[in-house]
Amino acid sequence: MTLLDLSLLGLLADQPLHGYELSKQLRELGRGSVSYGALYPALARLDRKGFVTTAAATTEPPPDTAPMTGSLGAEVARLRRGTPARAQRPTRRRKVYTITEPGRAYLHDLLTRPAEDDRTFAAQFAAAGHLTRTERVDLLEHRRHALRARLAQDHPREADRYRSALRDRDRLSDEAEIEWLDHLIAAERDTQIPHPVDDPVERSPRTVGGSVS
Amino acid sequence: MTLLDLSLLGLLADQPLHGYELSKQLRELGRGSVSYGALYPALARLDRKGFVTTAAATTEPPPDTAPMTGSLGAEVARLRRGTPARAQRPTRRRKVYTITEPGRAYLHDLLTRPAEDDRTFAAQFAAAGHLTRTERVDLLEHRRHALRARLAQDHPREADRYRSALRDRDRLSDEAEIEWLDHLIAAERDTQIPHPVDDPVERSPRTVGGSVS
DNA sequence: GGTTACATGTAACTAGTTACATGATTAG
DNA sequence: CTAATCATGTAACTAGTTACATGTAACC
Repeated sequence: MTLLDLSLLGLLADQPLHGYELSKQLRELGRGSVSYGALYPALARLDRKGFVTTAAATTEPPPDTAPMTGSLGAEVARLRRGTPARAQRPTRRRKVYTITEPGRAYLHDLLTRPAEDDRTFAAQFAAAGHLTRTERVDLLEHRRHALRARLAQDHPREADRYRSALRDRDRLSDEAEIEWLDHLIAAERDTQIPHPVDDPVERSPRTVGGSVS
Repeated sequence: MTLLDLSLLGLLADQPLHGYELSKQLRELGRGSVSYGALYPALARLDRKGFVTTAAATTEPPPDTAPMTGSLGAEVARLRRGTPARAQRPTRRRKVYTITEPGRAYLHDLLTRPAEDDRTFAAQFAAAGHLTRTERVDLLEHRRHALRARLAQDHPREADRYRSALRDRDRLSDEAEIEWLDHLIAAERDTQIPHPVDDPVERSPRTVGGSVS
């Protein structure tokens, strides 16, 4: 569940979103999709714990980045046609979730917690924009270390053709990812050569004086 | 659970094994390990359903292939030292599981069932030695098709640096696997050029006159 | 007027983890 | 004799799926 929490908070740290939209973004981000039977209970849990706040979005769509972000174009079109949207139709539609300060703190904790699992790393890296550069380098180096360790363990050589081929694939895949990591780590070190001064957060997360629940 | 069933039966189709040994082989085969809290209940279930039979291995170790296969060397050493092993010590130790004919039929079903999931493919391919060459080629081609489909879907280009890098990694990984599949498929076609006569099973799975469910 | 996509949720079930409990055998 | 590893299992809990239930809005 920490994995779902992580993915959800990672997306909400960028901008407020509603459940259905979160589901879509998770689907295209990672492999496979979250079932609604997992998603909505998870969001309710995050709400209860105070990591997010909810608001019904009958009229105001969440402040969008681009005018055609997913399903959010609908309201725009309706407004253009002059159809009354905020009118006396209560239509309890979308519920928009906004991350809170405790939520950001929890996210930070989940992002800096070392993980051996492949999927957890992917989820962490997807939200790496919410880490400082040094934290991000730590994340990448920890991953590289984990992959090296996985490659290092000597398996008794496989008698079966297919099992041995499968191991080849896994080894190749891990080696390729280490190379990918090396490039990323190098890129992190290159951007803004750190004078003794370290880490001026390069992606400010939207709010300045955020209110806490 | 079908995944565990598949992995377990795949190993047992090679030779009878006990739970602990199965656990070890699974650990070195795929990534990560099965917990005993999942393993033993699964074996009990397979037993109840008649897919495996059990026998207490107080004296006779399962007919081994090599004299030093894993923990099985222990009995050999003891026999050499003349220590009485089968003696009046009931020592309810290892429980050896042997696959049955219904079990093989079930395994065959699990192996030929098309799967989109990455881990299911890995488990299927690990037991590919128990398929005919044509079935195996089907398995590989289905996987290739699934990967191509995954690559084909156009994602709206990612604004975030890290998410976009993550997608690169996934794409590279899928492309590398397709190449790997191509080699394997070519190799399958090369071995024993099929005259009009197709599929003389090159790895007979222990029995000759197998019954079909 | 029907199909598709949007949107949120619940209930029953399935699968798996962690922690516990127990004990045998082997190597130093 | 003691630690590590072998070996099997159970109970409580956690996480997730599938199927159901309901309704709106957009497109053709």
